[in-house]
Amino acid sequence: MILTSDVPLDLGLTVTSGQLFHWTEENAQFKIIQDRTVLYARQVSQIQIEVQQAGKTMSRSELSELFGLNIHRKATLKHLQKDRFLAEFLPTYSGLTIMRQNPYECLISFMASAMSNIPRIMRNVQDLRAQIGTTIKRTEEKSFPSPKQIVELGELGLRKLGLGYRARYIATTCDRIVVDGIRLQEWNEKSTSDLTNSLSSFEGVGGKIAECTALFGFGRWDTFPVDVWVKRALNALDPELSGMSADKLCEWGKKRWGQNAGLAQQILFCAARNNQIPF
DNA sequence: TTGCAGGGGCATC
DNA sequence: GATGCCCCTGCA
Repeated sequence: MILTSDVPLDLGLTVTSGQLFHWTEENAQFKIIQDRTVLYARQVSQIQIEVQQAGKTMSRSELSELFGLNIHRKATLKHLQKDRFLAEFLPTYSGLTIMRQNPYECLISFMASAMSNIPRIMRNVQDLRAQIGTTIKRTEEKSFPSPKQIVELGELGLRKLGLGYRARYIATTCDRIVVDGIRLQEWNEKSTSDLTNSLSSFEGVGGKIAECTALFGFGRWDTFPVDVWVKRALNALDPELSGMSADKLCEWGKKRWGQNAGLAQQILFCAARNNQIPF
């Protein structure tokens, strides 16, 4: 299946930009696992990607949403190009978009990300799949373990996988999801502020992880997760921001960029990590 | 070998 | 709001 974007899209940049942890790459083809679907995606032109799938079949509109192509990116980019903080980075990052992940997998992945690093996070989620995931039908891949499977593994099992102090938070969160019968998909109905508040009610989920989950798992482009990289980037771009806490910067970013704050954040994050912003 | 920071969050003051 | 602690890894 061929998916087409309204403006140039950079699949590799998007997948490797730190928003998604469940992927591998081989010869410019990205294997991405979400829920019970295994996707093989390849860039075929500036505005097109080719996607093959195995396991549970996703519709064209679901795939379009997953790759962040259902958003009117043309208007978003036009808006961000006028911004004095972002203009210089747009030529490099205009192909970047925000993918829409499975909310539960996204939540647990970002819980695992606290005070960690990307290679380690990717290994953690891969180990979780390999050890307790369920084989996805008609493939050799394993799905991300369900809350019940994680509860059965337990805090100790999570610690053995190298999750460290995050193990207790993840185990407790999965236990609450099972016991209370929480269906995160239904949280789609919530307003963005209700959603982030609800997500923060899980132990181990503060503002940053709640914003990340709302952005990458619920498609809320009006969020602005502030981590150490975004904080550094903003401090460097405007010394007046250097005294602000992460919470304040989060509010500041949402006010400044509104419906496009999420993409603005991802651009700043990538630029900072790629040493394009001298600190 | 040791030291340190890495996409935070929470309790305590 | 500031500080210390939480665990574990990778890298200097």
